[in-house]
Amino acid sequence: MPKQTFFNLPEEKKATLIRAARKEFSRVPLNDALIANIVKEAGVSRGSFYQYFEDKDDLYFYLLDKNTEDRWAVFVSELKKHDGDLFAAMTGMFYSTLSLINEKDTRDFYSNMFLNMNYKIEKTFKHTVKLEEFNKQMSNVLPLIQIEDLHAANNEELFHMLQITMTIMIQALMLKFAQELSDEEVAKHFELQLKLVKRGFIK
Amino acid sequence: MPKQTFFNLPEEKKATLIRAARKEFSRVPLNDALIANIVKEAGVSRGSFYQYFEDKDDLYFYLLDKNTEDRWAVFVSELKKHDGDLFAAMTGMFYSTLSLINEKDTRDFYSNMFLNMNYKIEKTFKHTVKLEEFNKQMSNVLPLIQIEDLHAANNEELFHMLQITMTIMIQALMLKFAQELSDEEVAKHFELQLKLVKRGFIK
DNA sequence: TCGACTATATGACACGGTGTTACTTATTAC
DNA sequence: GTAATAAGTAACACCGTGTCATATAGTCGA
Repeated sequence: MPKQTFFNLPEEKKATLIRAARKEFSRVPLNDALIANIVKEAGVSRGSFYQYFEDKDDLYFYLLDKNTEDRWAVFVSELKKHDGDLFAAMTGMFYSTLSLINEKDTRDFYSNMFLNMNYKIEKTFKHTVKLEEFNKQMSNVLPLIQIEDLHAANNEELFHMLQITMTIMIQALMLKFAQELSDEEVAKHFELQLKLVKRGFIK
Repeated sequence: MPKQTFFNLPEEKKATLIRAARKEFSRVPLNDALIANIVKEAGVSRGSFYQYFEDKDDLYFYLLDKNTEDRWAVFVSELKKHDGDLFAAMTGMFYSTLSLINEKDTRDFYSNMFLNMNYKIEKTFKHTVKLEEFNKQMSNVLPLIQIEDLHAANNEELFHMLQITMTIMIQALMLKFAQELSDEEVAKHFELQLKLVKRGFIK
């Protein structure tokens, strides 16, 4: 998390910093990003940077979290839209993410993210966690899911189904960037894999 | 790929280099590994390193490839052992990998690998690839799989089933290191997820 | 046995990025 | 208005990278 000093900054300065960081993290993945470029672009001194953030990672994960925290909201809204159909909701989330990715000023950022997605990044992106925390987090979502349609004996199995479908989605998006697939190709890939697991999730 | 110069080296010197590299990549993940440490440990000059390898990544992926190329062989042998049962074979491969991971002198290397697994590493580890290449690579394996048991209409669906089960395995192993799970916990996780997708893969 | 060519080995070096620190400037509070 | 606290800065020490000029060893035809 950024330091308090950062949050105390006037909105405009914060925005400038964030814009500069996004630009750098769009240019290259986290490991290759240079603090030097960010401070230059934002027009602040190097010393200031370290008064706002612990290091590069601190800033990156703050950004990532900001940019993905609404993924969960999308999922919930899709779930409502499709009367609790888990697969329809995940599909909706997939296409929503796909179009987000295609926006000119987000594409490179996501490209670098997906191609260098490790456990920590995946965890942040999934915005989800251990089984113990799952029930708490999901308390307002669980009732939305049409569990009668699912071959899930309990919450634990439901949790794993969510994990698997989420992973299928992420893997598909990774593939898009890795092999520069078209939306159609990656959608076909995603829908097929979803269909395959679905056959088993459905009673 | 390492340069020819490296392959021309006497076996013993190659082994020393590899041992030194493994040590460094066990200490820290790829990004934090220092060439300085490797050359120091191996007792060669910095200049020599660059005559053997393009850079750090070159050496790392060579090592990784060497260490994972027998994963495929394990899979094939498991497939034979279980009369073509895809799930039994994958489970066998899982436990085989698990015990490999638990060996004292491989654990840290794999820990760093799994926790920093990005697309390129995953691809190398999976030792598998695009659909087009799949049929060629699998030509000697496909006949082994009891496809009658599977709910797969064609090779493409079979390919995706393999991808999904492989991913489930990898994710489980990642989780082991990330949350420091016991073998029992991670096995439970893996087996449950496999069970869930299995319900659908089986006619 | 020589010399010439080729392969291998080396450490010094220029370059560039990081994170810190001593110091300056701005803001707040009384 | 001054003291205390917060924010901003540039210079610096440190360290790792990749390269290069040079040295050494090995090979082979004459």
